[in-house]
Amino acid sequence: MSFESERYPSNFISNIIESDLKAGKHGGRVATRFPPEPNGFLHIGHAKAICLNFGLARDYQGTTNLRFDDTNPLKENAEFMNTMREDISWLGFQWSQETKASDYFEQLFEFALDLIGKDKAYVDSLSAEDIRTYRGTLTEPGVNSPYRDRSVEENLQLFQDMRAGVFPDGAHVLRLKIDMAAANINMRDPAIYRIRHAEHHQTGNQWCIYPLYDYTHCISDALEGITHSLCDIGFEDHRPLYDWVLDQLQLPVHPQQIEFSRLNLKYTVMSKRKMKQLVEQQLVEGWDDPRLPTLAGLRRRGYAPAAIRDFCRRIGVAKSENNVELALLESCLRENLEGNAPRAMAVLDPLKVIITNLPEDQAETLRVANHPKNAAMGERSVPFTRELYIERADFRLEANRKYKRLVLGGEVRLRGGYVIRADEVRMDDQGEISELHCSYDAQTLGVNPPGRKVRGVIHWVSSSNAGAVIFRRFEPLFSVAYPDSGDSKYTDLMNPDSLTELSGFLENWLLETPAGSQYQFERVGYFTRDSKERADKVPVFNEVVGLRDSWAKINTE
RNA sequence: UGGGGUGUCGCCAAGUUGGUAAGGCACAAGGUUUUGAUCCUUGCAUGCGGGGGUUCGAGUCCCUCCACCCCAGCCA
Repeated sequence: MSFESERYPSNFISNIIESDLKAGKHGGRVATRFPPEPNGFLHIGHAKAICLNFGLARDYQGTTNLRFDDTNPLKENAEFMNTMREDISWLGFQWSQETKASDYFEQLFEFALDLIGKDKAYVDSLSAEDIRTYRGTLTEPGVNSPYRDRSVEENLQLFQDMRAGVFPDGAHVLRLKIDMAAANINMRDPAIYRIRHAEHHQTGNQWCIYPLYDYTHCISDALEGITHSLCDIGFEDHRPLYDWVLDQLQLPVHPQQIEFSRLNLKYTVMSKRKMKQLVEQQLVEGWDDPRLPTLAGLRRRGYAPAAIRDFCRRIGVAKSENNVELALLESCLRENLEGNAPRAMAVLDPLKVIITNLPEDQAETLRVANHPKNAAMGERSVPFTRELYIERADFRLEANRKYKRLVLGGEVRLRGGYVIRADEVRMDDQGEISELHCSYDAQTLGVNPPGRKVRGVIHWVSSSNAGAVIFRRFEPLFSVAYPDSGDSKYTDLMNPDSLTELSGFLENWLLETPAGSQYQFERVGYFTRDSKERADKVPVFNEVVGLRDSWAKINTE
């Protein structure tokens, strides 16, 4: 994919950037940042933000920092920082600088002192509950804390003592002095520092007071010279606070916060909290379960980074609520895989076939193209032998004209090989078809038989090179489009068929294939070797996405 | 009953100063095809939440309704 083709289509943020550039704002500089809190796994919703921040910066020759927003030591740890770096790199982006909010703790403290000195912040000694009560409600104004008028000197002393560890958790809090009657609740003297005698994964026990998001984020942005600070639409009514803080302080730049709506994907959940529950209640295998929209899960599922980037570009950027269909994601995947994935054959639900007119000791080696349109992908050898496997669904005792596969007495072509005719069916004790006896037409390799039309082509695997594996096919994790809404608990709405395991065969050279490289199993879908090994060592192949299947539509009509 | 947002095709989403509704996905119908895949062609909003108004002309301006989303963490 070329650089230019990944460029973002016109959107309200690129419009802002362009008019800023035109106006010479920030000296024509564009600087963004991606600021995850290291408290969980990144998912495809984050991918939207990552692609936007890095993509827009790239489109305008700007820079993007990776900043860990680590102001809450109780919820965060350094492990998550590692997986986040891996996920972002895997997605295909390189950050200009890696920073942490904790890098700025000392400066943040100094700025707080400055605010106290300007009588713009004060130490409040109300309990958490009282603060909530004093805050008022959505429709009623709040009332001033009795501690709001402490002297600058007293505030300074108290705040220094807070840092010094004189007080227990919750004893005091540093608040901005704005307006308790503000219609915007965020402006009713928000807390900006709390006491937490907790060890921080970066700063150890250096601090026992930690700054809060609203205070930290804007200053961190400004300190880094960020020009456009993109964030979730949920922060829209925090913007006045973002601007207020920066307006009080001497900082090199005043970044513009721009909010865009988060990604919602149908048939799945996008919140870290809910995914965490699925993992903890073992409703999925783990954070990298291929059914989860985490980047780790998508990677294990076999999604290519370029396909995810393409998806993020195609969903666009706006401020309206959105619920993107899975079909769009799948379309991006197929488009990416169609040209890149070498073809192979695999039989997921095998039915044994005996080619009765082929002697047991005869093995012919067929040469089959690895891609129908790209000769550069070469070809491979596929043995054609007396015993082989075809897909159970590719044979019927009888069927109507719409069915283009094998029926008793009918003909079909083996992909890359000969035309065969089904002569006889063997049943087992349960009345299940256990074996098919067929004969092949030796005159049909590479040519159509004279006078007859063979309508169908089916895939197959010779038992002489059949590797036994487990195929995993996936369906959406939830059986309803909006598991988050409605009366039912989302865990009750999980799709019982989200995972199907099948035991079958594939061309055995695929056994040597590494996790993460995708192949198209012809007529079935795209698959990749699973990165996790099973206890019984049986290889597992995950389905990335199925092929479009117009027969399935006809068949269910 | 406060504040902040959003409403353009089934799902996303363009639509710079008003000039006569992009594109993608999905869907439908044909064609090609040793993958019922791919590919190709064609179709798919007299209308932009509703109603008024301004204008020669409005998705774009004004008025007015309506619907939906977010906000009362010492989380981010």
